[in-house]
Amino acid sequence: MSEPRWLDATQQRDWRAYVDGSVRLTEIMDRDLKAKHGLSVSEYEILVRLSEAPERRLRMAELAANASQSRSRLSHTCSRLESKGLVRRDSCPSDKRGVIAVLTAEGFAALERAARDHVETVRNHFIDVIEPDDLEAIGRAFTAVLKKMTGGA
Amino acid sequence: MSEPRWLDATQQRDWRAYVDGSVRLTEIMDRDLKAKHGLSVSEYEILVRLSEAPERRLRMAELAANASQSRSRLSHTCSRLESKGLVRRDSCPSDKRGVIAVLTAEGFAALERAARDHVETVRNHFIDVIEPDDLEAIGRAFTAVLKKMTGGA
DNA sequence: GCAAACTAGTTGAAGCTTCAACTTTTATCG
DNA sequence: CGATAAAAGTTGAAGCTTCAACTAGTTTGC
Repeated sequence: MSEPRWLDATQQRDWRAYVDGSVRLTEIMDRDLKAKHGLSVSEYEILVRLSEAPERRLRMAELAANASQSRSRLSHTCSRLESKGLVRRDSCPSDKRGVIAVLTAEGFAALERAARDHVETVRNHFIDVIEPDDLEAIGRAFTAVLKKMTGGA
Repeated sequence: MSEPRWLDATQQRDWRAYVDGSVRLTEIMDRDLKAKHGLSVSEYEILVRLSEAPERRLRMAELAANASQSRSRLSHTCSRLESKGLVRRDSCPSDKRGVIAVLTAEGFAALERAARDHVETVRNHFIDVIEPDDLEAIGRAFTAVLKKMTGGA
């Protein structure tokens, strides 16, 4: 096997900053949401995606894709949310295999409450700490990353 | 409580791109390292930090801080690495409470092998996908995030 | 119209992380 | 000095994620 194309010093520095920063960032988001609202980040994400869907309902597979979770993980997470009363499962009329996750009124209320605090945390540790130009660069960069992954290319 | 300072459309877009992208990115890194080398990302990180330390040894607390892991998590991870023969635990002469994690020769070899593949994955999905200027912006941004978190301010 | 292949979703076990409790040693300070 | 507090690590249980196996329904192709 040929010699790998190692990162140069600058690339290494930038990559590391990202890795460390993002680990710490998600840790904070998680701790914060859990402490104030008893939700994990992945539960929160599910609620967000559902809240944005038409009629606040989505097929499991689509929800999983939206939230970048595996189907299995979504199943478990959904069960937890269901037992908290934040989500309900309906059966799908057009496909008997299908299951539709529905955000309950209670779930929507919980999300509204959580979002108020969450946005503050996101601002304090991310948005307001970063130069607007750099934030745009981040958006561009990660959009490209996502496109590369999902779009195939 | 006052009305939260919601993100505007652009901020929201950028933040989401980052969240989704980073989730997918770590998932790939993890799957890749695990499949080819039987290492999780957090195990890999431990090996990296140790390999860069003088004499490839570090106090547990320092290692935990370097790798952004909790002490407890490091303890468990270290036990796993130890049972794989990649890390050894020495006692600390100056502080009888202390434990020093040492990278074994085998551990260093495993790291070298893993790093060759890992750098390729990092390039394919991140470095080579992003404009150099945007990469620099990421470095700047996440350095600021880290500074805000650890530096206090 | 039926068998083979595929898709949707769930389940339980195994693995990893988090949390709180605990032991041992060191630092603080009256 | 001696007591109290604080720090270093570990441990086990509980919680979440991953993985592989499974059920059930749908599609394909002959």
